[in-house]
Amino acid sequence: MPEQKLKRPRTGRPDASPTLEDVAQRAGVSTATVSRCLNDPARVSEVTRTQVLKAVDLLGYAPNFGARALAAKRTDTFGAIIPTMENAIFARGLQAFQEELERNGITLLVSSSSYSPELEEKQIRALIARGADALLLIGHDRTQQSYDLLERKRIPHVIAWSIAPDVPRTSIGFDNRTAMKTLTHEVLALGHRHLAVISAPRAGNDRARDRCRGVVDAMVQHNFDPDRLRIIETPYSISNGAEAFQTLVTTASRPTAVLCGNDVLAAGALTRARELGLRVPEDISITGFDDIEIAQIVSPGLTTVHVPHRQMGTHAAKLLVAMRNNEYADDPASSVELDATIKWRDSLGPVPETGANTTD
Amino acid sequence: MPEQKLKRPRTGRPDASPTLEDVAQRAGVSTATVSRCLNDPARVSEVTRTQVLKAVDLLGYAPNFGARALAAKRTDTFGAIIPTMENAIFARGLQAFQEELERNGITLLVSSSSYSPELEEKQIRALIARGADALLLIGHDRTQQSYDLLERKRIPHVIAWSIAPDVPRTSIGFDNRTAMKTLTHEVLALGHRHLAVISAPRAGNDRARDRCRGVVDAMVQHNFDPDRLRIIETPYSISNGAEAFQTLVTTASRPTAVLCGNDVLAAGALTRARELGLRVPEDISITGFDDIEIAQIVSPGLTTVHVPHRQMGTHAAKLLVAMRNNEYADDPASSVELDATIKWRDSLGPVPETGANTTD
DNA sequence: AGAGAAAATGTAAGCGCTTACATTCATCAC
DNA sequence: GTGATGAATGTAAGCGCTTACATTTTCTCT
Repeated sequence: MPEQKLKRPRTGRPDASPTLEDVAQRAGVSTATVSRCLNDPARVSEVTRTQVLKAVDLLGYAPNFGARALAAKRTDTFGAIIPTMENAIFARGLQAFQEELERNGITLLVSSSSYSPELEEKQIRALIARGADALLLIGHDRTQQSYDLLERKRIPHVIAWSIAPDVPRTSIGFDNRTAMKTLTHEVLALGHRHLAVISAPRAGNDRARDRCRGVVDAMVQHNFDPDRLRIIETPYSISNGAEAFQTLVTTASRPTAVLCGNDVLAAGALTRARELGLRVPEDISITGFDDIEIAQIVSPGLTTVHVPHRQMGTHAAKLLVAMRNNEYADDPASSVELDATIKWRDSLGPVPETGANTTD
Repeated sequence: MPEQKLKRPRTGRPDASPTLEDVAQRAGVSTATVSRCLNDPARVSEVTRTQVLKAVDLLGYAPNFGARALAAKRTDTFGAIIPTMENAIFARGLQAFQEELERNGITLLVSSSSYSPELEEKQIRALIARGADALLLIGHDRTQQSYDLLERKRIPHVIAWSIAPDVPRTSIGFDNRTAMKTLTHEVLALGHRHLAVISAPRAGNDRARDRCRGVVDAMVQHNFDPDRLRIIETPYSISNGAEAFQTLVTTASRPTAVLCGNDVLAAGALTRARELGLRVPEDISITGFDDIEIAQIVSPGLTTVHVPHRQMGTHAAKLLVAMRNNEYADDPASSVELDATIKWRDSLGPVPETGANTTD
């Protein structure tokens, strides 16, 4: 009986996964050869390769990820932290992001922060511990510690869904502020003087903040007093949008146009308008932001800002891959600004001639 | 100078992450103590603990996940593979799933299979290699190899969004077939005789298949010839729903009720109906399935089947945690069936008295 | 005070993989 | 034939952590 050279005689457990060593033994080669066979097939001769591959197949071998990461110091894993998966815009962008990564042999780890910077910091830590080679983050609002961490560990990362012209960070997105300003200009041009906005909570959410600022920008530019702008903040949901809308229109000085921070809120507003017997846009105008599917199926169709979600995801992935490969390391100059354009549909119209809008 | 006992003198690289050993040294204890301090604080004395924690903080130490998994043979990571993140129903369930896992200190890894069993098999492999302790899967349709793999590696897993009474697998969900059958009964009870369905592609998707079967079941039960049922398959999207609807109503024998396999398809149908000048439900009835937000904001409101998405996610997480902890290992008996109920809104009405529906 | 138990800590052996370096062996120019 | 060359493979040292086991310290009780 030939001397067995088993360091670790396999236990009887049938569920134990086969290891590199098992494969090596089976194929009659060293573990190094098996490893090479799997990671760099060209360096192994034709015959051994088939031998090894056969053994792999037979044993149903799959490399242990942790061990590989430990030894190779590289995981081929990227992470993404989004505020919530329930928001279609992130879901869509993320899907595109993932598809692009897939093409590069990279696995994606996702977690959601529920719009909390503290939670996000925790998630960043977790993702780094898991060996994420690079990270996709949403927006610029986060704790300083988060940034420090990223810096210290030299984790390539890009910030999506928002660009901040003055911040030296690689980001990919569009200018929420300018987009909203442009929309507001249109609203103003249609004669509306009494505006209101329904926004997502602005704390910890620079996109929401920028959008509100955009409205103010436009008003100021037209010499209107921005202090008269009523802003209601409420979390992302149809019913919240509906509630906010109702609050807005049942006050003494009802606005003639309601600008919503996103389509979901706008959809809620639209629904409630109908329930209240208000015609859109004859009696009141409503606008959205994002241009998700919902915007085209509500009636009237929602005039909104179209955001290239999928494009952002794909682009972010490419950028991140390049950064990891050090092709152009962390250069903020590689940031890209995409266009967000107004998508005209029917929910925005001229200000009503007469009606409830008082000009006290 | 006291003898340094540094196995691996730290290189000058400032970006290298501190290791357990660094912390141990700093705190003047052994690595074992640090490890215990982090994983089982009770086993360490108060004073050492604070010392260690201080060192951890100072160094910004975060454990290396791969190494930990390798040594502990446990990752505290669960995986989930969903068909696509773009479908709101999965996104929502997944969010709930994740929240529940979070409460148990478990991290979630997500990937999407694009409705392809082959791709899903690949993802399962990847997730297992990454050390997922347990898996959440959608539906029962997958390759035999996938099941074998799960079996062989003894990976606890639950199947969600679908229950198959006759299959011995732990699953959590509702009975798609019966739910659709119930809905169809209602449609039939309203006098409709000429039905059609717009379904998601049935290959590799047991939910879609079951829903179609449910329609047939009801028809058979009423002694109607199911061969006359027109079924159009088309991928999940609003515009596809619209197209399918148009095809359906422009044929010679137009149906009086169109049952859609999901709300998104139904929303498309509804939109197109409006564009075509067809009144819903006066001229034609349309139903959906899932009861996502979209169903309540379209007009008329969509009569659909309400599915408890979040509940499913939460429950699945609890089940999986229990399974991993061996509380009741893999017992199919622990499957749970949730209720899916009809959500009445306005898109389903009585069959029109007169009209285009021929009874050739 | 001293034995024995319990608590706290240290020692060191892996976990499954990659990879630098060493070894073997066939090939080839001269 | 010989040494140089390079391709193919093997050897073994870790990667950063957990944990069984050994050792030391502290406490408890008579």
